[in-house]
Amino acid sequence: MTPEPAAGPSNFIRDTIIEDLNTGKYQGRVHTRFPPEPNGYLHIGHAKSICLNFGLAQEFGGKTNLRFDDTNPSKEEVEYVDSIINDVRWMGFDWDRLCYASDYFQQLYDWAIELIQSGKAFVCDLTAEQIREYRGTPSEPGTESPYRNRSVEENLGLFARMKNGEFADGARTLRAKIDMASPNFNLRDPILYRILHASHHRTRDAWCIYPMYDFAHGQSDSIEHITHSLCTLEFEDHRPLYDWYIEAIGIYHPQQIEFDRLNLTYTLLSKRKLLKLVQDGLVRGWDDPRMPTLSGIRRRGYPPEAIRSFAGSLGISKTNGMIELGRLEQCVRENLNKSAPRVMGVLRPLKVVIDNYPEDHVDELEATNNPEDAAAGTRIVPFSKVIYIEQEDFRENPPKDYFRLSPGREVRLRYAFFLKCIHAVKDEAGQVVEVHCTYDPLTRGGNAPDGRKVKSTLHWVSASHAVDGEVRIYETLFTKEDPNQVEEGEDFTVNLNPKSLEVITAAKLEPGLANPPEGARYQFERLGYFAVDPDSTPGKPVFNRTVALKDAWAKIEKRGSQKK
RNA sequence: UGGGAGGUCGUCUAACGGUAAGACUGCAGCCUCUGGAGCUGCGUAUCGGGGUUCGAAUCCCUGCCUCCCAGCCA
Repeated sequence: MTPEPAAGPSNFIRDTIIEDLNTGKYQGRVHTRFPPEPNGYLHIGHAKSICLNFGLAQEFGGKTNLRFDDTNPSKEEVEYVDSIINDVRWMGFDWDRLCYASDYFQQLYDWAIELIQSGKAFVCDLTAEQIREYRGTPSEPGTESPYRNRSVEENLGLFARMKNGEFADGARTLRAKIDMASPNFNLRDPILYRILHASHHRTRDAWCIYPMYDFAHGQSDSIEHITHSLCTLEFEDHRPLYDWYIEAIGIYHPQQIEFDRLNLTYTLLSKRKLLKLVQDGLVRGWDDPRMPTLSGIRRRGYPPEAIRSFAGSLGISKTNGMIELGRLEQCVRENLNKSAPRVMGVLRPLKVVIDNYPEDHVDELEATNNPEDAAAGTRIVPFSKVIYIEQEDFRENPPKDYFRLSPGREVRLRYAFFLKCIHAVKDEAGQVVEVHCTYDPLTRGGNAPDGRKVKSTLHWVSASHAVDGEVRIYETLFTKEDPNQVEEGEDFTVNLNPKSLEVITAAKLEPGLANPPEGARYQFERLGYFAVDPDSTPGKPVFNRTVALKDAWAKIEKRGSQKK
């Protein structure tokens, strides 16, 4: 029912599951979960985790829960919950159960009381600052809280009063009694509960104390009988704490396995920083097509299949690597090459007058919709005396290896005729504003009966039939491979790419593109893949360039200019 | 300076004591009604130093480097 993620190479997590299946460690069960905090939108890094968790369960006939780790009401909102649900579905996955850590608040509270009763937790009156001081440093052990040895009764009473709202935010905490001298900070009497008089998006005002993530996460996995709790590397240090809680409470023990988080060049994958971009208006919103969010790349036109294939091609390891953005883009091209219908659109129009073409005549030419997919069929595109071609497809003085149109040279117009340039018309500033050509009627359809060849084929649009459209061209949001690389005192916003968005308001598109369905993806021949933006209005489509086609000429030209 | 986790082509991943392999990128070429797609070929790597072994990316010792941890965030 849910699609198969692209099969990638095996990895140590998959190997572990196979091993556990062979030894019967979980009676043949595989149950994973994807546990986001609803404090922001999902991004491409989450897609890796989604594909891993859902993909592994699918492969071994297991289940996956979608669970919201919503233990901090001050940062979480239903808007985020809704977007995450939508994004996971869009990725093509369905969950066994939709869960919330907040569903377990009562259970967690009861367990906290058990820990107090067994002398393993205490109410601490230290302020946040004092707790930090008492915690010690990497080289020095911490100091035990003076409140550490309160009686069980006193702790029980105080904790009940915390729950009843008798104290202000931050006045007291419930802490585990572990080891202030542990080299692992997570075990230096960590906080279980803090007082937060905040309304929760699901439990409303039922609680004014909330469990810390660390006190909720492992037990949530336990409650859901998760077998393999996959998480990223930074939680490796927390595993001993989760184990301590689960052992102290005496409940089912899932196995946590940590893997490397996705890092992409020219991309920021930090919810905090993405939130800043949105809040400071540096992008249009969470779904700005330059954002690495799933909603952003969806709007940009990335198909979920391409993201799945990208995720599947990624290795799962424990090394902190940096994946080249080009790999993601290549997955998008591969997918769209097979699926996207071809159309013609001219981004920067140059008027071409065909001197020997009859004044009011129109040729209806047949064009292939997708050379990679015969079933996509053909369509008719109109041709007339005045057409537009791309400005960059004409050079009055062509450089070496430039095959396109120039005075005296003949090229082919895609699916139409051979076209020969006679002369260019310039304005006062010396800019070419119009090109006069002749065409060869015998080459209708694109081939010459006499067998002569041309070195180049150009896309074009008939001027009188053209639809005006807006096209948004995107470059990377940041100029540096690592956007976090900044000088002292600067932040990542200095690396924002001023050219990340270029809006072309008067592109000329073939007539079939007047009212395309929102989200539809096309290949504009020779240019790239483009997706219909929701900003489109009837008769005035707006396209986002999803990704450009590989451009061999751009590469040659760039190399040439570098030599100089 | 404490703890945890890592270090294999430019990038990512494999090789689990027995010929260092694949993908992406790059380069060269073929093909082409998209300078797209496709096809062919080429190139570059085991962090350093010691050991064990017939044989080490793999095991041992040692040094170096990178990432994470001192939120009442997750």
